[in-house]
Amino acid sequence: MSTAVRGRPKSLEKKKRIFEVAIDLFLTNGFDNTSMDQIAEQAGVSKQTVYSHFRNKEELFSACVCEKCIAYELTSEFLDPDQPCSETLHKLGHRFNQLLLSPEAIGIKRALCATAEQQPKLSEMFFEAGPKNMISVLTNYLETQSKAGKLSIDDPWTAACQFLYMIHGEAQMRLLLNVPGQIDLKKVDCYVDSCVDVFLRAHAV
Amino acid sequence: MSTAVRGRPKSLEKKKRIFEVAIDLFLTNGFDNTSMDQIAEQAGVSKQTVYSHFRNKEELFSACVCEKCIAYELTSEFLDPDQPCSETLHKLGHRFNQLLLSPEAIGIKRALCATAEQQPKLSEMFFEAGPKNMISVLTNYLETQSKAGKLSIDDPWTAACQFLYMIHGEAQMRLLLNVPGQIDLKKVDCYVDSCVDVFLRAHAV
DNA sequence: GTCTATATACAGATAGAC
DNA sequence: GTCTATCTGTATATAGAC
Repeated sequence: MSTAVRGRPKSLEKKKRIFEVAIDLFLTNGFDNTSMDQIAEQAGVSKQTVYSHFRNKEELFSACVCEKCIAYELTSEFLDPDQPCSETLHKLGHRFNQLLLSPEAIGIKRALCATAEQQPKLSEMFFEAGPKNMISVLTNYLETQSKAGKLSIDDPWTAACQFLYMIHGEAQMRLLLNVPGQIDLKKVDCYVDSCVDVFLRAHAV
Repeated sequence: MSTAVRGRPKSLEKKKRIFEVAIDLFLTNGFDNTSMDQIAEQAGVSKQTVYSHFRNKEELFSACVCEKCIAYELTSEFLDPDQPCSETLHKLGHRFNQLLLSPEAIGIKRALCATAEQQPKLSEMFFEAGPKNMISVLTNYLETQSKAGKLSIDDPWTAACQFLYMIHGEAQMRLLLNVPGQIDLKKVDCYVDSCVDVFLRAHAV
């Protein structure tokens, strides 16, 4: 069976442009407030070209969410078991907070909240790749540290959740809801520092 | 100036029915996935009757959000400064958690995330009445307890945020995103208990 | 005031020319 | 493969009969 394709090959460059524009629009305005016309126009192609690359709107949206799920993942490079806990948790906390407040993360959460009832599969995909994975990685780390006697933790999964959700804080909620008013980044950093302190005080050996 | 109204008075009973149906549909399916036709049909009135009571879709949605903001408020009856902190925080934590996981709270958050870019005023209204108010009330309580020497807290506002956002946990995120799978309520209750413990250990005098 | 019927706009998706 | 033009459905909102 030949995998060769008849006729003029599709322009990968155009597909990429469509994809990037779609991600931008979907994450900014959500699924319903983004039209295929709009995507085609901003990508500088016709609507039919969009449909030649993606079967329909759902599939295009799904591809965008997939793409951003990957970007949402946090490397576990921070979790060096030989470093002091406090240092590690500080680094992780700030990096995680940065991720949470990023326009991409806010956009994808908003979009998935809006399509939650209609397309739970997408939510699941994001949840597994993002939050669930993050919790899992941190749980393992905390378990190791606890067994090494560096932290006092009964239930590592619970502790991991507490640490990560505490960091969410009100800054992320303001951004999610788009509540008017500037976010003071210095204040947010202090908040994260304080979260790490609380966590360490609660689980000191 | 007479306030009398010419002709047949509008049916308040119908208005109420429209309102209730609208709240239900908006909170379940969001703004975009709810049509005025649908609302009229389920309320058992014609579309024109809906428009005679509410100028347009935005106004109806806005009225629904207002209504639910009031319902979202948490009474501060729990925060008795003379009770032991641990007991008070346990009660508050569980009550707050219950509120967070309620279909109404999930629905309103989803809806507001989806309309965040288009209607930030609504988000602000909700944020002030809900999260901000809640944080404020708890901040005052913690300040009082700290001054009374019952807790060791540097920054009551930060501590209040940490307590409340820690409770959000993964159960609320699963519900928000509609990730498939049952929520184990017993496990969630244990999680909340643990949050209170962590908070108390971190701020013990 | 409330209904049925309709004006108007725009969405997603497709047909056919090049 | 890509474009322009169009089909089809459905949304918000309104006009006019009763």
